[in-house]
Amino acid sequence: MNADTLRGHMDALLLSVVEREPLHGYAIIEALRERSGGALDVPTGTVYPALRRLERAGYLAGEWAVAGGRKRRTYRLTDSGRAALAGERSAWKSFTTAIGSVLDPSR
Amino acid sequence: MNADTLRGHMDALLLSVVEREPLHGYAIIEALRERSGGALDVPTGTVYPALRRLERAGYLAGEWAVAGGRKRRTYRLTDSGRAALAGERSAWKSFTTAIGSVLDPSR
DNA sequence: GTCTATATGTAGACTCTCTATGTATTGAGG
DNA sequence: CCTCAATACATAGAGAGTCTACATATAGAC
Repeated sequence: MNADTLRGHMDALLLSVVEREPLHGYAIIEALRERSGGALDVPTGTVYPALRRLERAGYLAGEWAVAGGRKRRTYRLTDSGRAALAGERSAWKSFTTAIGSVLDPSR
Repeated sequence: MNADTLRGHMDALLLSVVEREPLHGYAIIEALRERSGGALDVPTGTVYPALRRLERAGYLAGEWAVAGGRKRRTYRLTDSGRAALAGERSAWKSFTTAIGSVLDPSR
């Protein structure tokens, strides 16, 4: 999965993956890999800054915790983030429809 | 349609739109708008440099022409570009599958 | 004569993602 | 004990593509 291909869709992915339950950065990376069947292997240098950005935007709420002697920052989806996620899902649909209609080889 | 959302998919769009018949930049912009039902309105500052880039890459072959007193640079899909387009289409499928599986609200 | 549509192009800003690097703890294997 | 892999977070700097804004020019309509 190319770098630029993913661009602009990272927010939706991150918000979506913490929808059910709060997760910390490392777990988010694993969740993305698993859910995508291995297609998405996002480096830490992408995820951690992105999580901070989404926290600053008010879509995620981060909290420090300790598990097994290791410090973790766990991110929870806020109400505002839930609304943003809905918007991202809707935008994703429009996006795939638009690109798909151009890419369709039968026209 | 957000700027970053489109990123990395412009090549596929441009190659796809000149697949059937060669087109010049301005016509390509119109074709993208029409085919996408108005969703894609790509500015000239994006398209013209991108066409040059694809020409440098060998995917498009550009040629100057004059129509109605106006100069046009018409781009034709090369064999190499045709192959690239096939790759882009395949990548698009994988991409939508991967993102879709993460975004799916039912999991 | 002015305005719109047609047609191409560049400069510079913007911002996200990546690579590379750094730190630190835990637990397994030898 | 020591080393290595896995876990966990983070930043600096590079890179690249898309955008805004601007510049130029012709044709045709009004």
